[in-house]
Amino acid sequence: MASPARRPERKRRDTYHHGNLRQALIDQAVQTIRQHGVDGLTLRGVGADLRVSRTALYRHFADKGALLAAVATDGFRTFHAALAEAWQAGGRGRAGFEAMGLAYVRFAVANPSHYRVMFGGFVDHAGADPELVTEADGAFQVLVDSLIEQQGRGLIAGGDPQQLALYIWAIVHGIAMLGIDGQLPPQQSAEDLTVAAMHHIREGIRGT
Amino acid sequence: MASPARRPERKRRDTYHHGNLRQALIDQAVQTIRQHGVDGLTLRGVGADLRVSRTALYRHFADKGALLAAVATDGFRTFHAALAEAWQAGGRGRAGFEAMGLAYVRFAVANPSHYRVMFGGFVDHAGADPELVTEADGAFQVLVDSLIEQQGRGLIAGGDPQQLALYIWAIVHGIAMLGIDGQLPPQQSAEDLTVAAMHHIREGIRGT
DNA sequence: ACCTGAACACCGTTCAAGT
DNA sequence: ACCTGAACACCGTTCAAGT
Repeated sequence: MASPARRPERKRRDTYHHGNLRQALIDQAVQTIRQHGVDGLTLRGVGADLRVSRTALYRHFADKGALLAAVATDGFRTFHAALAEAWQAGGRGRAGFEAMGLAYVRFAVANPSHYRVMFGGFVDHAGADPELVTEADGAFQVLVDSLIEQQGRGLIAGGDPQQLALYIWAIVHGIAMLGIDGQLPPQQSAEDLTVAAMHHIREGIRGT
Repeated sequence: MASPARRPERKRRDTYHHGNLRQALIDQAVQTIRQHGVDGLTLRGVGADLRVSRTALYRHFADKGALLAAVATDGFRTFHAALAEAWQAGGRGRAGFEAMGLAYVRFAVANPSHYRVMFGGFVDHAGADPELVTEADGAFQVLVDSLIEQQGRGLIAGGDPQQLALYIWAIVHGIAMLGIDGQLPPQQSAEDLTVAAMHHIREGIRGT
């Protein structure tokens, strides 16, 4: 009966009813997995945290997998930015390349559950959400572009940059997963291993 | 009332009641995750498949996590054997080393769900089951030993073999995970990428 | 010892009903 | 349009009871 409120402070309170419940659900899911792991994420719990019905979520996501896909997509955006920033700030050369590798592993170690949702097979990368694929490809492309640029300057050898990128992606991904799973010995942090790896990647390990 | 049966054929039928239900549960769990993925594994389903009560399992495993840990342990045994066999059959040199890398990735691609249970964070490697740790360490040690042997023959450069092993483990682990998750482009199989990787590992990727 | 059925406290998801 | 409560079909796990 009252005329529509114009003051944003007032609208902010029940803003979930006006279109941003979707983002609120994603944010809450991210916070929940950060604190309680992926197993600790329940749709009912997220709803309760946001003081919303258990089923309100289904207005914005088809199912739990769709929410996880959105969480992964959100993660890839941050990830993409972190990699690009490291490469750029490091001077787009050898140092930038090493900084990018470190940034990769640091993101994973700092956000283990989020990283796991992005890469742990909770969402099938092969199909489904086109936005997820776009964001994941975007992050990967930072690496590919950096390789092409380095090849152009003779910093690294020629060869298919896509394949080279997959090789390097696999290395940092592997280090990240081993670190997250606690499979690295105590005296060997994921970051230390990454620094050593960036050297090995460049120089190889062959004998004299 | 009948005298105890001596013929093994007769006893084999209800042998679950005599001590090997534990192994039967593991085998059934392995088969279930192979066919329906880790998400498809339910304790109730495994019980039903073995025509046993839903709760019979708790006589042999503390909970679902303990069953998964046993599945992982079982996997590490097979894995260990496959790596050792490849290294040995390949002549314990460069060819054997490459064969071992291929064997690693092939195991993962051929047994994606089993591999995921071993490495995907379903069981926390850091603690808990000592048998799991033993088997996992055993598989890893095959790689460490191969590096030490190659260093001794000047095939690869010196340096801490443990760290070198972690570096290489991360690479094949990363390739395996990317392959399992369907994150490799169609024209780039996990095995092809592994062959290329084994070359890059040795020679590096630096420019001229 | 080993196994069982009933029961408990959870889930994700559906659906008719409200505003 | 968006949200809700009740209901359904599942889970893992516990427990008193059987043999």
